Amino acid sequence: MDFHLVDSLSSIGNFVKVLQECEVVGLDVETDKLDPFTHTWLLLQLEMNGSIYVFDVRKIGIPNITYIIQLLKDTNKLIIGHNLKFDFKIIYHNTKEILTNCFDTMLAETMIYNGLNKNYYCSLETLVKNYFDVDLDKEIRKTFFNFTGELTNQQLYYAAEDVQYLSRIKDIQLKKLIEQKQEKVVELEMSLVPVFMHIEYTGIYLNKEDWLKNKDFAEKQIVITKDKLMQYILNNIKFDQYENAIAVVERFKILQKNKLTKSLKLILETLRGEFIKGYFEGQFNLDSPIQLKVVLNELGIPVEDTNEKTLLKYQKHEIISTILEYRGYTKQITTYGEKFLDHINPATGMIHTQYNQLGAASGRLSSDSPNLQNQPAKQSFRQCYQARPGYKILTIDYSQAELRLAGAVSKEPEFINSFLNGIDLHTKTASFLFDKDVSQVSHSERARGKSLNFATLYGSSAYGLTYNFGIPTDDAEKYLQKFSNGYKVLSNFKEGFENKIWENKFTTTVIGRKRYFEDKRVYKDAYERDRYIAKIKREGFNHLIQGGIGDTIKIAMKNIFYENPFGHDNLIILLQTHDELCVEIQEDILDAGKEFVLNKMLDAERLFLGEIPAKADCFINLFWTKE
DNA sequence: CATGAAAGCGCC
DNA sequence: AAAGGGCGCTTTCATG
Repeated sequence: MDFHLVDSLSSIGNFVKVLQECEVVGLDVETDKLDPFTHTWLLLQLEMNGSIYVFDVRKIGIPNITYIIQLLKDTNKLIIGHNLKFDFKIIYHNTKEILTNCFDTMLAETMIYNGLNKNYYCSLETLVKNYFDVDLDKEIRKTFFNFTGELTNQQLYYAAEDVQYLSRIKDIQLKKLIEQKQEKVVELEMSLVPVFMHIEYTGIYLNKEDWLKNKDFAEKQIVITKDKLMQYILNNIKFDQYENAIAVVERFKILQKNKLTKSLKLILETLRGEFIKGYFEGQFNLDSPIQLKVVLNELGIPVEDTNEKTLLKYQKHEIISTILEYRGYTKQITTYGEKFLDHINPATGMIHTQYNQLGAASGRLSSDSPNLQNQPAKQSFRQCYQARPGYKILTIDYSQAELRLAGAVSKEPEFINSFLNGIDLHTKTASFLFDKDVSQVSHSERARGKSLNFATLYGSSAYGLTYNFGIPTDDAEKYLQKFSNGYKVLSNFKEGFENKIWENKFTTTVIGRKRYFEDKRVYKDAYERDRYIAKIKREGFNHLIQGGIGDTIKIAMKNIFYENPFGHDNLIILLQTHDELCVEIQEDILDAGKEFVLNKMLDAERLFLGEIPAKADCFINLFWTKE
């Protein structure tokens, strides 16, 4: 290994010459913490044509490191790294420079095996092992955590090793990706690394006081609903039919198996009458689906499980709505309560989510720590996400994006004409289901139409319609038939597409994003095989549509970021929620900023819609809103 | 006590 | 016997 330690300006040697002569640069950083706001930057490692330069950041100092980063930027070398979003964040925090021309080996690996690599660990160690049969020492990397003092030669050596294989991994991966015809996807995803870096680093402000008001209200409601439920249960279950408390424990499963000790058993055997009731009251856990199911059964409600859809079938029992009410408020406390505020970073006062740009096999993002893509849609929660003083928040979402794309890829004339003429597609579908003119469709009929439209996108069967939408079994089959009669072109397209999925074992979105499916080859019986084929047909068609929208909004985000004429200080993406962007805009450029974002979103959508018009709805307020 | 699966539910 | 796609988080419960 051609190793150079740079711990003083005089030890920089031929670095500049080596940099200028190279094509690509492998890059990695070592820090003492993962938090970009409170870490100490220890090392910057660069690999160029086999030469590895390890910069001791603490000794060289940030100003000189900034110069090195600017050199990388100005020479516009392709930067190769593993999970570069992290490295770029450290670099941005310390130098305020944003590197853009990059190739991320972690993202590349995920793309190559998309759909197959659910449980495949895409660590650098795994890649180096798989591609070169070399073992990297994982343990030594942990020694940087909370590190202070003088770095050992061993640490410097292993830091260097982390950049040693990057460009060779990239060559192998790029070859595969080109064979897979995923060039466009590579270009898009790599260009997004700095975009998500910047969004995560910026964060979003959450008003604590407003947030906690929801919690306070929910807590009160929980007390009320819980009390109501307990009273109902105690009054309507005949506890005196049980011989003793043991019988109640066994029937209602109100004790974990290992909790029922011999001594406790002795006591419980002696409990009778009202004492049994009292014991049950103290022990019953409303949050336990297992216990709740038995209770409901005892109350004469024959539920097979206790999820919301099942419970809704038994709505006529007064207790059901109270249970659902209780559940809703519980969620507001557990997931969206006080603990959620721990996600506010103390150093910045902001929430910095993590976006996983290939988090979903469909090509959608996912978000975690916290997940900001499943925040309650209720205004009382959303309005807590607020703009900084002097700014406003533009919330902008695509209108019926998936149906538009389905119409475009299938070239279904009924879809195309409806969108061209401003006819609501849910109403249009209802007009087919109920054999009437769109002008005669009622509110509830439109709701059925909407169900059918979604059922088609998600590949629902007649039974699924019954189960999930409460549509009568007799009607479900009929509706599906009327749907395919009404939209013949779409139905034929879908069938042809789905047959190809099984043939090819992969699907491709509008920009060439691949999702692969495995052929399990061994099936218990023909029935299991058919079910598996049906499953990947659903997933594959969904990949085409959902993934296509994922591609669309990613393209929009890329262009908003790179073509932003106002500067990142004045117009900044805060959130993405699959078909929606939340953008903070400085008040003085509000109108121009809104037009810019809207046009970028529409331009991206137009790439794939053919003659169907692109559409997005804008909302401007002091906070995140869709009203 | 730690870990992982399953159930349930928040969002698009 | 199963039964619409894509996620992440919290709780319960079993297991080691």
